[in-house]
Amino acid sequence: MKLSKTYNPKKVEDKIYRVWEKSGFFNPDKLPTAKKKKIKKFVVAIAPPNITGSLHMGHALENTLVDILVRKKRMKGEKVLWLPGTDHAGIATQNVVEKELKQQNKTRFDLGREKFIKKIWQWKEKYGNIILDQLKKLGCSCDWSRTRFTMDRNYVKAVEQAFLHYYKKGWIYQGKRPINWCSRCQTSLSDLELEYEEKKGKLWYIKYKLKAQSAKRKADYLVVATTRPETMLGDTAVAVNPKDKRYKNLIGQKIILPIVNREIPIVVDKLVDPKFGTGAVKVTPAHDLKDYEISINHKLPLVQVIDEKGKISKAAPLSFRGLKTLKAREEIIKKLKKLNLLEKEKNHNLAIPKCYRCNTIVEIIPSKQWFLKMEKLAEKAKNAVKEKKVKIYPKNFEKIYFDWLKNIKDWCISRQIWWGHQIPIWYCENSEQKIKNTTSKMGFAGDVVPQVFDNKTQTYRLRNHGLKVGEKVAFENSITGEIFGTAIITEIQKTTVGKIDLKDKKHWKTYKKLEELITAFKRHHPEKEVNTDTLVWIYTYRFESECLPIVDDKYALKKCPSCNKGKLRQETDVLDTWFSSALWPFVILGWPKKTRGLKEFYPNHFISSDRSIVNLWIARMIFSGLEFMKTAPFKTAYIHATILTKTGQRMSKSLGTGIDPLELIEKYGSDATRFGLTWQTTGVQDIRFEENNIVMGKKFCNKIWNATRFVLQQTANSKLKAQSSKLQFKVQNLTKADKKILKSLEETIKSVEKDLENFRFGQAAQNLYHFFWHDFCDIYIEKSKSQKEKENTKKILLYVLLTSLKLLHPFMPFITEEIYQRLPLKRKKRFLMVETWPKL
RNA sequence: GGACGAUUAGCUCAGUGGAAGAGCGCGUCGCUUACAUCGACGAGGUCGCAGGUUCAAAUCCUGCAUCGUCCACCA
Repeated sequence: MKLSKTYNPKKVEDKIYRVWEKSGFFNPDKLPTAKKKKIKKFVVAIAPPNITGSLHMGHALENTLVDILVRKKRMKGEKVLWLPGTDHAGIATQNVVEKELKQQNKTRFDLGREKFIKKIWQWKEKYGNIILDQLKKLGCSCDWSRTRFTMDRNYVKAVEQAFLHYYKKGWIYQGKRPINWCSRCQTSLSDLELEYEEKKGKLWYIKYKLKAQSAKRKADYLVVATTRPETMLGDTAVAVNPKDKRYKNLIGQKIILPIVNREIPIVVDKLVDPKFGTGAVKVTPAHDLKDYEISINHKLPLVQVIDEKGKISKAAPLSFRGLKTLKAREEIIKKLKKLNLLEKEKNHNLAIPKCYRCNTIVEIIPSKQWFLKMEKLAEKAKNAVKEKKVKIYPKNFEKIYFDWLKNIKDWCISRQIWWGHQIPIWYCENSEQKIKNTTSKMGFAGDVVPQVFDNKTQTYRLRNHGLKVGEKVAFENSITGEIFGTAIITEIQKTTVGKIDLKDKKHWKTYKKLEELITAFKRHHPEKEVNTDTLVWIYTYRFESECLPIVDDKYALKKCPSCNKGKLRQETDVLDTWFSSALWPFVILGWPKKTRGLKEFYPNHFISSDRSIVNLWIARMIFSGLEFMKTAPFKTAYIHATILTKTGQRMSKSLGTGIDPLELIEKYGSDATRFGLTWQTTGVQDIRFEENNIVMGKKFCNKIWNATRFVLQQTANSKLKAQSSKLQFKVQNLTKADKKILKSLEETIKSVEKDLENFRFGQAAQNLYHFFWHDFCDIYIEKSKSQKEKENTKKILLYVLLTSLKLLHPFMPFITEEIYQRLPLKRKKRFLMVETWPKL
């Protein structure tokens, strides 16, 4: 068959991909060398793209580079497995489907959880595999027969197993803490899921009046500086640094919180930076992590003034309730000015945390969440890299990795969304109902009842609350959420605690929320003084279910195994997406079952990812692998470059700066796109994307095509047939040009090998390009036209072409395969994909 | 505030102690047994700035400037 004058990728690529798929060689078990006993393996797990995703430049680069390595290893005769799949991507996917619903003027709440999840599954079936098809377009040689999804049936079971494992170890606990909260997504977010936006803001200097005037001090107030005045509504102290001489004699004194008129203490804490602002800091434990720490050190109460919707809560004075935080800020400033309590304001730059999925400002609010203890896991992860069991390439990312692990906090693994792995904890409904009945009798919603702690006697007192002797209660610290004890009630005391008279039951019924207790008391007893000496610490106690939560395979039981009556209800929170992604390298091989795949292909050898998920994903895979498999999940984690626009901007759909790799493939062909991208991968820095490089790739394809046409013309009517990959030519008759091209080829083989071993993809591509275009085409082919030893020259032409095709195949698989199929080779034809990699 | 990286031709980038390189772009000539998506030849850079080490510095050291990334802070 004659070759057309120019190379047309459209006629070739899809056809070739189908043939490859049919060959079965993407599956390591079907490789020609599969049955050899001692065979090197090369296993890579894909970084599973989100089901919402469509292929972007990052994916294209990442998977091209992996495919280069994978194809090269396959040609070297190794047993190669590239495991593909997709990630359910909790919030991202939920958002996409919610947006779709919004067009019909519906929210997920209109549908309800079950129907909404069903809808997402439908969406997933329809669109979820698009990105995998796009990877095929790119030429990725994954074993599609092993495709997995992070929420397929067995994956769900695996995640439950992992959770159970941690739970049994006592590493999973529930706690109430200030966490990052997205008021739009209505869920908690981890620190890594925040994006900061630099913004010009203000620092306000606010006067807090001292309760007692001091003779030594001229002013009767203290000035605190804050960037977030609205949180002052939840202040429960003012803190200063112990070394700060300015405030030395104020320590222990009381101060009056403006607007709210709450009396709060002045405490000392070394967490306070004396250089910032005035050195005196307002402490809002509910809405600031550092303040929260201070509150723990000083047993300060926690007043939540911002609710889940990002609005000012009922714990705040009436006039601010229901306002959004920014609006509340304005109002507070206005009011402070009116009261003449605003000393000054200064410009101050700040970084505002935003939800990385929806860009809403993230608030810190206290919330009950599930946590995974990180101490031991972080230790394991650290050691694995320190001991070089895992290499992170390039090495400077190891620093980022260690930095994160060094200061790690426990991992908040619960999310309040619907799409994801529902936390495998089951409660007995019977027991829950019992609690509800009791508490509602007492006038409280839920299972939490205010409890007053007497600071003087350091005891918790049970009041006349309708409980009966013999019933079991659990005590929960409302600040930490920590359950500090359970008790069976043995005695009911009718008593007054502190100065609050709680005997009057009609007051009790109004206390729907814990935070209202003090305010309510003040409202009813304005004449009485609420004194922090007698009453400060307000705790709650909670009824503990008679039946323990179940975290086990036994959940399949229909009835609660404890009481043998109640139905079981599953925890509604779902797990952080990364909890399941962390298990990826071994779950896709069959864990927790002891499968052959797991035995044969774990640990993996290589994984590649974007630099932004080194900690989010890579680090967590490492400790998960060590925890569940006792071995690190891979030997090398390669962090690839980030592709920017030519002007150095981030590529982003919303900014309109993204370039769609599929359009490039359409325009220039897959090989050209791959080659152009690889060409630019000369380092690990950012790549400013230059489309001209893809054009160059296209031209290069054409060059290869035409060089082939020439060689085929020369060899067409000749009896020459290749005997093997090493063609027989007469060594003694070599001309100068022959020798030169053969030597140059040899050097190219060496350098490509070496560059790829060191992940120098761009250099390898450039060397190949230079060799083929200039050494082979410009010089040798031209020279060959006038060489006398015709037969030998033809053999050398064919030999160099064939060898070049092999070297080029990992970079440009389609065109090289297509050409290989047309070469006049005598041997039984296979595929270039499984041809032998050139040896020296 | 801390750490790391970058700064080389018009553009995108290689080059880490021994005569400044590639691709694209640009100029001149050329359809010569594959390729005009091509070939031949060529122009274009005091290698961010200032010091220092060295026989020799784009390369090593110090300082500065600009840009970028990450971490912490952001009361």
